[in-house]
Amino acid sequence: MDGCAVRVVDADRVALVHERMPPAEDLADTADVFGLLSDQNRLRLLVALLDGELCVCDLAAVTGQSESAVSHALRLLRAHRIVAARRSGRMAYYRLEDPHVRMLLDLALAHTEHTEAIHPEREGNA
Amino acid sequence: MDGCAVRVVDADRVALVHERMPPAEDLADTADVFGLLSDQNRLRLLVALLDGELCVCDLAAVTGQSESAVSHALRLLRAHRIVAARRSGRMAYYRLEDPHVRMLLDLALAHTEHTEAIHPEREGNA
DNA sequence: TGCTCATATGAATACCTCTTCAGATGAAGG
DNA sequence: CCTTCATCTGAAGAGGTATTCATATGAGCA
Repeated sequence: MDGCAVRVVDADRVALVHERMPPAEDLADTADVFGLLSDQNRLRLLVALLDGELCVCDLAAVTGQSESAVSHALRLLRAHRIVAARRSGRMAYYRLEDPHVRMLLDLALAHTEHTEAIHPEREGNA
Repeated sequence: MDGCAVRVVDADRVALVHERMPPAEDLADTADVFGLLSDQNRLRLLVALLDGELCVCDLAAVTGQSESAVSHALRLLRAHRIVAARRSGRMAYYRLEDPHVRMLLDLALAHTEHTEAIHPEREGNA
C-alpha cells in the first residue's frame, strides 16, 4: 500500500521509515488534537481553564470573545472530550478534562515564552 | 484592555486568570505551531524526519503524497524553521530542525498510541 | 404562567487552507 | 549548449473553518 509510481532514492530508508509510520488513524487523531489547539481563541479558553473551572460568561470576559463564539468553541472542545461542563442552575462551568492536552499546552507555552518568534515573511535558506 | 460590556460572575478569578494569560504574540505563535502540526500529511512528513534527513522524493514515497504537495508542505515548514534543507546537486535533503516541535511530536504520538480515539460524532454531556 | 437570564444552536458569510496542474528553476551529463 | 531530472513555484478550484446574528432552550423567579 504505497510507493507505486514514485521515484525513490534510498529504498531501504524509505521502507524502514514507512514501517515505523504510525497508523493513519493515530495520525488523524493527533492532527485533530493539534487542529483544536491551532486557534488563538480556543487556546485562550484552554489556558484560562488551566487553573480550574470557569463559567461561559467569565470565559468570554477573560478571553475577550463574544459569548456566542465562546459557546461554539466550547462545543467543539466538548465534542472531543477536551473540556467538560458542570451545570449549576443556568450556569455552565467548564473545566479542562484532557490531561494529554494539558501537557501539550504546558510544553508549548513553556517554550514559546523562551523562544524568539519566527515569522514566515522571510523565506528559508538556499 | 478588556472586559468592558461583558457580564462577569467571579470578577476576582477573571482578573487573576486574565493577568496570567500569555501575551497575544506568544499565543499566536503557539497557535501557529499547532496549526502546522494539524495536517495529517505534514504530520507524516515530520514523523518521517524524526529519524534523520530524507530527500523530497523519498518523503513523497514514504508519506504517499505527490512530490508537489510535499514541496509545498516543506516550504511552509521551512518558512517557520521547523525543517531545514541541505542541497546536494539537484537533490534536497530535509531534516527536522526544531527540537521544540520534536518534543511536541513525541509527546503527542506517545499518547495517541495508548489512547482511545474520541470522535466528535457523539455529542458531549448534559 | 410568564419573564428574564445564561447558555446553546443554526444558518450565512467571509476567510483561509490544501491539492492539483502547469510551468519555472537550476544542476548534471553528454 | 541542450537535454534530463529533482525540486520549486504560482494560480485556481474545492473544501473546510470561524465569526456573526437571530433565535431556541431551559432554569430561576415573580
